Amino acid sequence: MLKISQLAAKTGLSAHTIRFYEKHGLISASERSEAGYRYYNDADIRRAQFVKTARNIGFSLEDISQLLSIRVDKTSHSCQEVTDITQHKLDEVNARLEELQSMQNTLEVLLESCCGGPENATHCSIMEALEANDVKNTRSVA
Amino acid sequence: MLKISQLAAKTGLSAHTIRFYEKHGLISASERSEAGYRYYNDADIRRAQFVKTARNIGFSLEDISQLLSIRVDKTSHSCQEVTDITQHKLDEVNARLEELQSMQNTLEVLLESCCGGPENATHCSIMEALEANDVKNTRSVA
DNA sequence: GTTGACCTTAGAGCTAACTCTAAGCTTATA
DNA sequence: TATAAGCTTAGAGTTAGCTCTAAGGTCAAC
Repeated sequence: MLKISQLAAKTGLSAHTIRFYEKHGLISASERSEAGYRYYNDADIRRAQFVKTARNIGFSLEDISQLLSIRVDKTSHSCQEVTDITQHKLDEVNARLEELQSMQNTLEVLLESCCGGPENATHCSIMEALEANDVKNTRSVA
Repeated sequence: MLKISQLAAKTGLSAHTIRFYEKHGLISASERSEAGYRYYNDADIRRAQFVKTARNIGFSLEDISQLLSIRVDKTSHSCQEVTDITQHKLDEVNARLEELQSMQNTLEVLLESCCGGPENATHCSIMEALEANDVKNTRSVA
């Protein structure tokens, strides 16, 4: 049985974050001491590690919440439910990647166009491009 | 001279956002009517469009604030200052791209490994991968 | 028996960029 | 002149995911 700081050390989460996750229903301590200290057993630890792993991959706490509810009763959930969540996340990632690649491209073009030197910015081609309304790449906030 | 909703229509910003930008020193109305209505002249409009363009590219309001202070007095700023801001933004974008590409890769590998069918999730390979602690891709929050 | 490390809670604060609300004034139109 | 559309402000709310604080209780070691 681990105390919260031991679980923190084991998972790489902070004690604050563990309590935060508890408040949001992601993890919990299956036991408490008389004084109220949290104690985590093996199952608790594996659950916390599951959360950490999913978080590392990029799943939101909301996604993880769904994955956890599948996890506690795998027999009444299908692989499709799991792939749906995963595919949805991948779609989000791909959408954001497109936005960022567009930004990357625009920024690279701007940088190539400008001398970048100690000259004053009166004729700076980056400033000129920003003045013009024709910089392609329209960003939708993710 | 445009009123705020006309500037909004012209730039694609909302009137709320225009006031928000004003509060943060990015744009302003060079005139006010007796009743306090904002009126925007050509220079104001160009400045607002500059902000919108920079925002579309992905610059933060903080970045834009710097770009604007260069813009109002180009002779006392160098091209290098402009490229520094742009390069810094590109570095951020590239860092985030790497994170997202790693997530994308991980998610694709997970999806390939799972049948995605109506079978129950007892042996779901995505769930197994999340249980294991060996999913590569470590994410640092941007 | 006291220091110091660790634990508890509720709740506030942080970031970025909006987004909206309430209450009230102004202006244009019919 | 009445109605509706549009403007004003200060300030609160939203999102996601932490991060920290204050005030206090617990526990192991010296």
